[in-house]
Amino acid sequence: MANLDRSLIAGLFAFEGVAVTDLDRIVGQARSLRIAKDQPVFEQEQEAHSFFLLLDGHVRVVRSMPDGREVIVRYISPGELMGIAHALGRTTYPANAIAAVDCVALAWPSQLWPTFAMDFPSFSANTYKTVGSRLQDAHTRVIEMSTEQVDQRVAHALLKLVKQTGRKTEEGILIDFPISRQDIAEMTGTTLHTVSRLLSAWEEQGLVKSGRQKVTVVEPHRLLLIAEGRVEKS
Amino acid sequence: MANLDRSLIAGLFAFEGVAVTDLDRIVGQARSLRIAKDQPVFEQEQEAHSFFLLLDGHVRVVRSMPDGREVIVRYISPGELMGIAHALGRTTYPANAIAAVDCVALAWPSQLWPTFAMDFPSFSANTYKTVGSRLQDAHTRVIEMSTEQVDQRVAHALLKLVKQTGRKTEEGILIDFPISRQDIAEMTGTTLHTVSRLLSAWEEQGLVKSGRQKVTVVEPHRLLLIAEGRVEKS
DNA sequence: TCAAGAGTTTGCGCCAGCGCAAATCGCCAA
DNA sequence: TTGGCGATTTGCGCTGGCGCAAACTCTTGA
Repeated sequence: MANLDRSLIAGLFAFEGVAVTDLDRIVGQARSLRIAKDQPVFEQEQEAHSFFLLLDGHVRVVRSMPDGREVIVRYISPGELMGIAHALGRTTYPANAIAAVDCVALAWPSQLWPTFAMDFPSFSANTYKTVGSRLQDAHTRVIEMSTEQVDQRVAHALLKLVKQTGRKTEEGILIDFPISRQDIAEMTGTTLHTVSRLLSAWEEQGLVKSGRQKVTVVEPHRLLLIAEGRVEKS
Repeated sequence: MANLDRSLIAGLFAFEGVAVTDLDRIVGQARSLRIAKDQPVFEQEQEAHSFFLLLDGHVRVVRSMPDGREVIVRYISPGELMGIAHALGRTTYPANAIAAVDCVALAWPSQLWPTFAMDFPSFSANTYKTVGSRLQDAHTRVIEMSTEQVDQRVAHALLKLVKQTGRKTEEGILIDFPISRQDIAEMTGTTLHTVSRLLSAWEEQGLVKSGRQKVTVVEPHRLLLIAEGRVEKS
């Protein structure tokens, strides 16, 4: 195992308030791994042997239904924990996690979780804070699905991605990993056809620029108006 | 304060694995309260001063949007915790909780949470298990909203309620608290009109019997077929 | 007993968005 | 450079379910 260093994780939200010597102890028990694009980090129903911290890249968390339909639960960005099934009393992963691009992550055996929780209370508190905000997000999504039109949901999804992973370019803010119309459809409960139509219309109005697996938001503010339903469709 | 006794909470999932003497200590710090039908237990955005355990009755957890739309997040049954914002690092409640019928609950000041978590690790582990399964539920709901037709969603919602709170009667399984068409609509992201039409149709086919704020499921099995989309609509 | 209000049912018209299908485009490998 | 595959675009027709409106029916309180 190459030399893992506390500087990898110092400053991340999950480790806020953890003593420096403890960071060393934590990193010392991790192994690092690379995941190639489109390869799974972990799989739904699989025994939850490890939990992970994403260091670099982006991971798509997908829940699949018995009948084959798939829904994207969320995207994980660098610095976030994933696969923390054990912290929630589960022994299997609840979803598939697929690398959206080549990724680097740290992994710890799940059986370390109870020890970590005991020895590093800040770490465990931060983790539960994360879980709490994911629960919020999930509820927010239920509400969006319940009450909003497709164009609002797609606009919200793009804005969320921009906020989470946007990279400034001279054309606007680029979503920093390959994302297809199909992916956006699976995030918003619609079809790739409808997403394509919406993006085309928005491109015509200068709100976004998009290409193959690529979306750039040019005018976030006007997109927000659509997301909030304060715009009459033309 | 009337004599609170450990027998109130012994045997509940949240307190599994907690020593009997600890149960006494826990109950000793609780106050009990009654909430009249349609009165709030706690309110969205309000300072989260307490967390609660429902002893009797049913509580509706509702998230409201700035624009006035409302979505029912879940129903709480006797024995369940609610308002555990602090365990998730929040200082305010994320939703409104309204008594669906006259209720009895125990309440603890939120500042006890860290102590409880420290002193009664089984209790805290059970709580996080609950949070974990609520997160699962929320994701399941997102998926249902994304991929299912209205009739499937309503059928699923009824089956969930039946499983959670069903009481056997000679006509079938009764959902054991007053629930309106509007409530079901807010659980499934549709309108009371559509719910009414569906229930009427199902009543005609003998699947359910329903009246004012009352639903009895007569044939759960056939309802499940609808929920799973294995039935052609007539 | 009666009136008022809350909850429910039902008819009707409409349209957002899906399903299907076909064409086109862009990228990569050979 | 070319072929092939995956991603995207776009047209067209259809329909599930919503919005609106009106009538009806319990339940409750005076």
